[in-house]
Amino acid sequence: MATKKTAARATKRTPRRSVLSDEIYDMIKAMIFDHEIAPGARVNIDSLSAQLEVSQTPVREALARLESDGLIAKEPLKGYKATELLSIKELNDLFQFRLLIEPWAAEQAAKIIDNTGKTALKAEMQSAKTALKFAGDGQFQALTEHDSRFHTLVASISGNNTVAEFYERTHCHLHLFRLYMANKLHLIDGESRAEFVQDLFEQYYQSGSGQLAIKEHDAIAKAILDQNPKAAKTAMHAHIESSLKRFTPAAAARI
Amino acid sequence: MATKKTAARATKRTPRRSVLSDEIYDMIKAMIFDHEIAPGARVNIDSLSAQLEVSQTPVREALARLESDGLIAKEPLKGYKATELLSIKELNDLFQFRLLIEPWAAEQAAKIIDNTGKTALKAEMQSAKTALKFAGDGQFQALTEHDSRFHTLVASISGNNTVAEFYERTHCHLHLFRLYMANKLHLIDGESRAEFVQDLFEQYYQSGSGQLAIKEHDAIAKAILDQNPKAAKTAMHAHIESSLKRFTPAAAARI
DNA sequence: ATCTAGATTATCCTATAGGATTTTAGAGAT
DNA sequence: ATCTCTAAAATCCTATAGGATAATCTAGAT
Repeated sequence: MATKKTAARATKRTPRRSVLSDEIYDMIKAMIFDHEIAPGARVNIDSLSAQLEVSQTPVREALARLESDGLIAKEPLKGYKATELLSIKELNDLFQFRLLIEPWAAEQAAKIIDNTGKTALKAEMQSAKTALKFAGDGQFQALTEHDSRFHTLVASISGNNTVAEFYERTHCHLHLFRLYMANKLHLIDGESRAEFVQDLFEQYYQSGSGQLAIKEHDAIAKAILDQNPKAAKTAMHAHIESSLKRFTPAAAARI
Repeated sequence: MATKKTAARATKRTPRRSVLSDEIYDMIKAMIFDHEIAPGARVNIDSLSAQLEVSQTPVREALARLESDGLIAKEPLKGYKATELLSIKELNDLFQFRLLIEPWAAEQAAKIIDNTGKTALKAEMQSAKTALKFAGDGQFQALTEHDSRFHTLVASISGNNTVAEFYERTHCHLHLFRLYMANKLHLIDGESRAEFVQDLFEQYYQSGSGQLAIKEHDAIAKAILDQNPKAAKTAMHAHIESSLKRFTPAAAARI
């Protein structure tokens, strides 16, 4: 009897339900990610709480946190609204910031990586191959997620939690995805942009020359696994600069 | 009840300078800064809202934002609590992060500073002298505030808002002040630490060899005003490393 | 002494009312 | 027709009470 009870308690201890406001936070973030809440769109607390079928309190807390994250802007007595897409200057500033911390993180990771880290890094690179296949069918979200996880992983292997947390707070993959999607969505209205967007798409992720991003990741991962700090640093630097070049047209094309 | 809120808040004529939740955010942050909320202490929403004489709603929003800032930790279904003091590792990580971005910011500031920036920088350095006099009477908070403003100013002059914002989000001056205060407060209990803390105090701010921090600021400011990027970068680097050395004993002494 | 079961406490969430402010609509004057 | 001013509506913000659920404490049984 006693053993059964402890077992029951153990199963009960599993995270059956996290705090509601955290779930709402994730939901709203996902809505921004998916353009369900468009850039610059007003976010009404009442309708949002009705839509998510919760009261205002958790929505308010989530919005307060999203404001700290720079994903939602609050204008007192006027309401919340989703932040606009990144301007070219903001994109450059963001990537400059990444250039300051990520090459260092890659270098550091190469210096101190242990077996646990190596296993995790290998696994992540394996998942990239799967993601690439999905991208062939247009499901490039898996690739975005790999991209995000890869950079987060490198930052965490660096051993500096401050750096890792600040990298995550950039939400750079979210911003970049929004830029990409904003162009893609215009396919519906302006057919003339189709060609441009297709090029953009190819450039980012697709097979052919588009495997570039993954190849760059490979180079970084290899250098870290070889414990070659200098190579890791330069590879990361090159990757970020290359990525900036790929995304600049998307930011330039925004309306 | 010395800190009781003045009831002169919402007179009808004043155009309601800001939103209540923002005021509450600042108040709670100040309470953490002043050790009115001790490191690791639990923060009860009910009592806090009663103490500040507002409802729970603005307190909730403020706490959610403070959690994003890393000043308050939330344990689901257990409540909020102030974060602990920085450990030595956290201190090192934080300063490593600063080393990655601030020397770059100083270098950049020297490159692109204009007359507006020069005026602001000169004014800030002037205020440092005043602050130093107050420090002679033990009012070293003015110096901490100058320190914070100086670094924020350099970051903003760099022209990269992303870098500036992320620097501000470190809240490093707040963390450092808490470390310092934690040691100072132990004077009440352990008289044996008096000498140590006095040394610490001298080291940080006081006249004599303690003017070091301001002298270092002077060197940075001079290099930026002279538009000498390289000198600005190395001066900032040296200053941060020097600052880390000054604060390491405070982190090591924490209980 | 250890474990279980109930009682207490604390926290999270909901619900709702009302004041304050901005936005929108419309009437009248130039 | 355009502009200005007032009235109405929508929205945000605050305040407060109370229920649901989990954590914690206490007492009693083995």
